Amino acid sequence: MGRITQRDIARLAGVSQTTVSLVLNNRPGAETRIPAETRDRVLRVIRETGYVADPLARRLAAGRNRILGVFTYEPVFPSATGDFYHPFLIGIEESAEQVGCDLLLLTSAPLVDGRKRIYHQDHRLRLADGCVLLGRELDREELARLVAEGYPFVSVGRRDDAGGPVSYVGADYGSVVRELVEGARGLGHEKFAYVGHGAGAESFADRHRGFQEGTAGLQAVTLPPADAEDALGTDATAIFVEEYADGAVILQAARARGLAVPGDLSIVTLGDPTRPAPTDIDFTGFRIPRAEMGRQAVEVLTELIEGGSPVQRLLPCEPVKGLTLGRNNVA
Amino acid sequence: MGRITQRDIARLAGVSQTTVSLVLNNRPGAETRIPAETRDRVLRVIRETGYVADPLARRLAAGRNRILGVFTYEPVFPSATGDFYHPFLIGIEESAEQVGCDLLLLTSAPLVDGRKRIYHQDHRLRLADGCVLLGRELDREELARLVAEGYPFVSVGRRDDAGGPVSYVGADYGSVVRELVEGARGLGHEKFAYVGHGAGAESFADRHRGFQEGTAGLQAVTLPPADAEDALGTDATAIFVEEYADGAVILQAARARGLAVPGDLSIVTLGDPTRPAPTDIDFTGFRIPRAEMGRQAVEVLTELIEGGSPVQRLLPCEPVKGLTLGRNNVA
DNA sequence: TTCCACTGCTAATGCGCATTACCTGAAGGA
DNA sequence: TCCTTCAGGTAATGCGCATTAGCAGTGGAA
Repeated sequence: MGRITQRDIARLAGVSQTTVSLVLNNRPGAETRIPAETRDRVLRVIRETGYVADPLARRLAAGRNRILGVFTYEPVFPSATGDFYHPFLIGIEESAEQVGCDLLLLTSAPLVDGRKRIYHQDHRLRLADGCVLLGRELDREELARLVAEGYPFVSVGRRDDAGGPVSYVGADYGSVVRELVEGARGLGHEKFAYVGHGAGAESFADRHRGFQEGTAGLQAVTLPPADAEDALGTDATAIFVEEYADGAVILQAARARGLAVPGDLSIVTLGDPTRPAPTDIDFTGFRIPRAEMGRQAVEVLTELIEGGSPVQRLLPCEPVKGLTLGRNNVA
Repeated sequence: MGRITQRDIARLAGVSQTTVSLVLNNRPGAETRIPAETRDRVLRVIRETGYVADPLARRLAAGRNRILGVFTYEPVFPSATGDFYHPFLIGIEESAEQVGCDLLLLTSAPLVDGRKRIYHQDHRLRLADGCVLLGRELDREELARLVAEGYPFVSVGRRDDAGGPVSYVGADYGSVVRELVEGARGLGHEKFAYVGHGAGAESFADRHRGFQEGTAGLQAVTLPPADAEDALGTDATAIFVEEYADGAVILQAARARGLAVPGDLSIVTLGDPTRPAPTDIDFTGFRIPRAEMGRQAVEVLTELIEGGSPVQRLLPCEPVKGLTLGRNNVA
């Protein structure tokens, strides 16, 4: 039941293994060196036997794989955050198919202190030619090590440098948040609140920076997510919420206090739901171009593997009009 | 920036490549042959350099990989059917994580005549130790070839033999459909219609067989999906619909004709939606244990890889009470 | 005739690892 | 003293392929 090898083909066709390899790879320069007759003979045997080269041996000899790794710091399929990551994977799969690569989901990474780690005893990253990294927070040390080792990888989402430039395809949260703030100012709002971390992960920091730029010179407080409802205690007329789910919480609380949204209070959510949340609320906010980020990440990765230099891209987010931002009616 | 190899480790530790390999693999019998001192020296160098063995070379030499392939005949992520396949993947990922394997999504398979094919010029199946096959219809010839080559694979969904037994983890459609029919008979129904292919893919054939067994001796017509609405033209009082989406179509048409469901007509759907369809309708039918099928498929696959014999499992489907099956009120 | 170029191939090598066969030195036994 | 045994290693080999170097034969130019 042993597999068919090039040697078998060679024997059957009455040529050497080298010739079979040459015919298979059809190298320029070699094509003239093998007469049609020999080539046909070899090809016929290959067809008859149904031979296909072992991709493993191939890569071992040639150094490439056409396998792209996908590492996720948070679980992708199961779990609540699954729906959030799914669109990224759609884009990644689509793009991988186009460039003719297979995708290796690095699912075997064990949890260490509740988080997945790339580098662990017997890590498998090197199976792939390069890797797409997914997750809100990437481990800074691991990134630095990847950079230092010169392993080709692309982060989905902007990343700060880690001992060197990190390739990424991110979403331009800063711009869209600033635009949303400016839109609110245009509607007469002057007192703002930001609910969220505003720091830590780059994506949070970027949003917050956009918020601060937009509210420069105006009243603008920042509250941690845990204190979401306290935002109602401030005199802010427009609340910007990092997490969609927290937006729902605040909306609920506002209504419970008899506040009309957006009549008395405006609420803007900054991105798609990452936690299960009622999605029937038509929040003003924006959409993260998740599938497109996935697609481009794979593009960038393949260029990187071909020897390209680090690439950093920010994709625009599409604003969502929604129904929760209105004119400021407060005196 | 060349990768670190065992030879590098060997040089740094002042031993031979063989020794490094022995230390790494920690073979029984060899453990006594290498004194703790040497072993520690090697391990220290490994730790310092962050060396990890190239899994490809490893597999080439030893024959194992801890990579499980996932081949899908229909696109998994994008597209309409995406939601249908997702639960399978959840199970597969979960199980793969438990057994410490990575998943290789064979996305690079090109379309040939509108379908993906496993075997094509330069196929990648052999990258993985074994493979999970997903899709409603698997190509019989390809299956036969897989069987003939002795490649370990497991189909998600029952499959007929293909020149030999095919390992699968399927859903027991036959039983649950027959039970549903019997339930309908208990409610006084005597004239039945089946809307669907009823043949071709095993899953269709199994449902139809269950239907026929259940309706033995009674009036029971079968209509192709294209003629779904014609089912209303028959005098059937209970319509069994292969595809959830077609059930929605029939329900719509029935209501348009002034028929009450389930007052005048009962409709039973045979499984979860595989096409986009309004899912707010509470159809009577059953649930396919998709995640569990995925999980068990990986279990079976790993056993197969370890040298086990073909395994065939049918998992029970959970009946869904629903609101579209009622007592037969027709004279 | 000698040299060269060109055709049509093949032998040899190495990718990084696992494995097998062997080698060396020292201790123990007869 | 000679023979074994065993500990502690190493050299050699092969997995299936791509690639490089090279070889035999022929035809033409000098």
